[in-house]
Amino acid sequence: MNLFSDIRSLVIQSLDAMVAESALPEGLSFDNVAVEPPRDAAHGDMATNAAMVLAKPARLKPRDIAEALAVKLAADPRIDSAEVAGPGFLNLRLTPSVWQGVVGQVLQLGPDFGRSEMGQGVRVNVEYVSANPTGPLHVGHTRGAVFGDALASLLDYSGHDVTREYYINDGGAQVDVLARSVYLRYLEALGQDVAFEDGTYPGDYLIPVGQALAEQKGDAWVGQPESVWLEELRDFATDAMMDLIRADLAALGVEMDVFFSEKSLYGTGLIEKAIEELRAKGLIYRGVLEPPKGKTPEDWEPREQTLFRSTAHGDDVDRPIMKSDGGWTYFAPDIAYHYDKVSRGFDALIDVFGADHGGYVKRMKAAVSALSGGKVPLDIKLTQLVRLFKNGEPFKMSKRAGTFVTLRDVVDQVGPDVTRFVMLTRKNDAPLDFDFDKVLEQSRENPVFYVQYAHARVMSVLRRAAEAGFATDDAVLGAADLSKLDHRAELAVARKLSEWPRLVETAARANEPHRVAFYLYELAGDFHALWNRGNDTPGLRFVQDGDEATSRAKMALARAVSVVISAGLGILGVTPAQEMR
RNA sequence: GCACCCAUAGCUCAGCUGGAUAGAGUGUCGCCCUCCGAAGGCGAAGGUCGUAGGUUCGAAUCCUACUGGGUGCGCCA
Repeated sequence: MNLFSDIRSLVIQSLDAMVAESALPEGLSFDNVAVEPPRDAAHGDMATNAAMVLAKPARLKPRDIAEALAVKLAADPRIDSAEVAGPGFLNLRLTPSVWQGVVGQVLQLGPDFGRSEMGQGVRVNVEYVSANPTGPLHVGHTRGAVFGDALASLLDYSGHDVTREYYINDGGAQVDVLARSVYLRYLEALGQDVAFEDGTYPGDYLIPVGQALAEQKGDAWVGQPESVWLEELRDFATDAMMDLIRADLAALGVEMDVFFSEKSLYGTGLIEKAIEELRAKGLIYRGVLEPPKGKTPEDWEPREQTLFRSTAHGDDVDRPIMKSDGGWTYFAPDIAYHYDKVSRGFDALIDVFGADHGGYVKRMKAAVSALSGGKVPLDIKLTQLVRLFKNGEPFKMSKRAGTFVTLRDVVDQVGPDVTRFVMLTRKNDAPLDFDFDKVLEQSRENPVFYVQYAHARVMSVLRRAAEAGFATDDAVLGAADLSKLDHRAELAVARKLSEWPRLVETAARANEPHRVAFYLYELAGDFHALWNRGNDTPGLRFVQDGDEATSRAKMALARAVSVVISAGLGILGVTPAQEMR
């Protein structure tokens, strides 16, 4: 299924044979032996570093090992040639039938070509978005949502058992602020003049919430103190906000498996239990923290607090878990939440945060490390800022309080597919420029268009071939005589297709879905290049009039490209285009 | 002050968990676009991979120290 691991197995087999023949000493580790595509295609199809990795432990010259290995490898029918190059690289050329076989495999396996068992069913929890339930999602959340969702899909595709989860911060003081803001909108809905002071959310999105409340309650809460309405209104408001957020996510095509409420942790003893767990390990104590150097707050005074000894697990300073009034800090329920995730049996945790939460990474890792006894790894991916542009100019919404660029603003303008793809054209830890005009441009500069165009071109070829009376279904194309794909340009595309399964695995290992987007751009580039050559060389066109056998083989290649593009876009959550307009 | 992230072609960025002469788009320059599947195509120039050390067969990649930019830093989540 993965050509590179197949060839690597062949290399290992040959090395084993060399050991058996005493050409290599026994007891060598082959773990570092790699088979990779060479940077420069002129070097061949694949290269292995086996000789260089083994030279030192085997106490042999790399070139001697390489030459002996080359002889063994060349005996395999898949290997066209094996040449020693440079300090001891072994460059392999595969026979055309290998590349032709890749095309057949893609058609046979369809979207599952590239699917991997690498994850071995490991249970991974991916937590992302987790925006406070106090308003609609904005652009920053959008990037986190797209990244987290694509990462989850990528992990699923590479054999992990993935749970997509959203943590609702509905326990803190910001929910009081929300409730009071809704109360003002409630009064407003009943005809009162209200003023939004500092410390309330003035956004328009609360108007309908206030109206709904007015319809439900009538004037029962007018003039009443907070003690009457605050508790109930907290629930009412967060429910309304979560409905809003769910709808935002749906507009982007994001679907969560679990929404986990912070509030649900309170009163259940879960927080206490998690803290006790840490206390039992001697990680909870009363103490006084040093003031931060350089930027000491004006009102700094030493205070004794209940602290978590996060420094025992790699943090820089210990962190407070309890406020002086005896309430928990925000960190305590977060510890309990991650404790809950560990208790639910996940083998690995991933949190996707905005870059402004960077300072939170070490303490969270420390907590999970302590609570799981170091058994459950927590990877925290930070998504950097999104800078918005329109026509090359920085784009800003009006400064009026309460307005910001929302997920809806973006999705309504460019659509979910473009939004998602563009958000993944940069690695997560690099800032991203998003230009409302450029992302819709139809040019090679725009990767979204370029990839979609490649897919649409394939669809268009198949449509026209069908109109001309050719059979174009996958079963027929899959049975094509692929030995007719003998041109270098065609084999180059097949070679690119063969990299897909390997790319999935490396991207998944690094938790970096952007690599999928870049691969698709390259694959589309190779496909467009082949298409363009058809302009000068009619023999390279996909449909050859009057020669159905050759046409089938060429259409099989095109179809294979579309299958892989479609699978890749599927991971990114983007719908492949059937035609361009 | 400390921590984390970043620094690669004029510009925007890749670089596959250490591999060969560091890649792409864009921009610049040259050629092609009467017929053909040109929302273009072919080619060229363009780099001390922030600086200085170190690790080793081998470093853009790992380590250390600097320089420059971003983010964060005790009862806000």
